[in-house]
Amino acid sequence: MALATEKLTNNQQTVLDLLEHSKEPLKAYAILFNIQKKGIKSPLQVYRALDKLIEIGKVHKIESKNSFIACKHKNCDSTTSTSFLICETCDQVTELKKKNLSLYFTKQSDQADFKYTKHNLEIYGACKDCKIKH
Amino acid sequence: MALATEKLTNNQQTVLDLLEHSKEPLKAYAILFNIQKKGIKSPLQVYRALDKLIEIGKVHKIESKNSFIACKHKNCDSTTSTSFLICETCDQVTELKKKNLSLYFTKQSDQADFKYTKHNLEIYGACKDCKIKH
DNA sequence: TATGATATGTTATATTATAACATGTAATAT
DNA sequence: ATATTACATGTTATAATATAACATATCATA
Repeated sequence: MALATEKLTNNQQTVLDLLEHSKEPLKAYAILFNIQKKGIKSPLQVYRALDKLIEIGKVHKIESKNSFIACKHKNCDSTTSTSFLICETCDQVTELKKKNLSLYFTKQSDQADFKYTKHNLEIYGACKDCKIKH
Repeated sequence: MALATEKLTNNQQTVLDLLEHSKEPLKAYAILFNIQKKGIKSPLQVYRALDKLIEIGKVHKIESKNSFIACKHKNCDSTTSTSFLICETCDQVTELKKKNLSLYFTKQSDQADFKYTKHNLEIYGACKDCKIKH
């Protein structure tokens, strides 16, 4: 089983480095464009690296934006469930990392006779900085 | 401003009819394939109808599946925020329609100094029928 | 050092979505 | 009733996102 501590390959590390230094989530082809100088030539190389990074919880996908973001949490176990605050003004994304969200969704699911496994939450609005400037 | 009560055009009605009779969410090209016999020939015709139907709250998009689903609620006001229970076994989708979700997300956002505007929630798991069969 | 599992490189292609522009239709203001 | 306006349509082309298939390479470990 893949662990967050396992050693990354060159391609994986290159993609992760880029994402970790990005202020906003990046799209796959934006990633490709940015790391072509490092020898990565095809979309598939990017997608494969992303797949692995997502699998081990180092990267998450923001579905509604087809974009990818590095996880800021150490030893992230969110290989499946994710919760984001997405600023509609500046595109910055914060990941919510709270057990109570999963608990809440489990309860909500129960009420609908549905067995919760995982979730994807994308909250849109205005971040701390942007809401001040209206 | 577009209201849920306004009259639909032929293309819009055709797409909506199909979605309303579908048990699972449908992808845009699946919609196209299904209604080609009704004179709709190009993807753009489908996407345009979907755009409008989404705008007036008759249809919602499930971002993580690139799929579309008819809203079962009368006079749906969810032109923006949506919450789904998605069965991983049978692909059936139920829409949660609860004020308390928005309230809860507003509170969670506040705690992160973020001004909530809208959300997209996709809960994966097992529906009533499928969880019985394991 | 053979083995098995995983990653890579590469080409091609599938899938999802939009641009651009000419034409058509339908409500309503004159 | 007709000019005007706004919106919807039809059509072709293309952009953006993502995967298939297959040959080769790398690396841990039996």
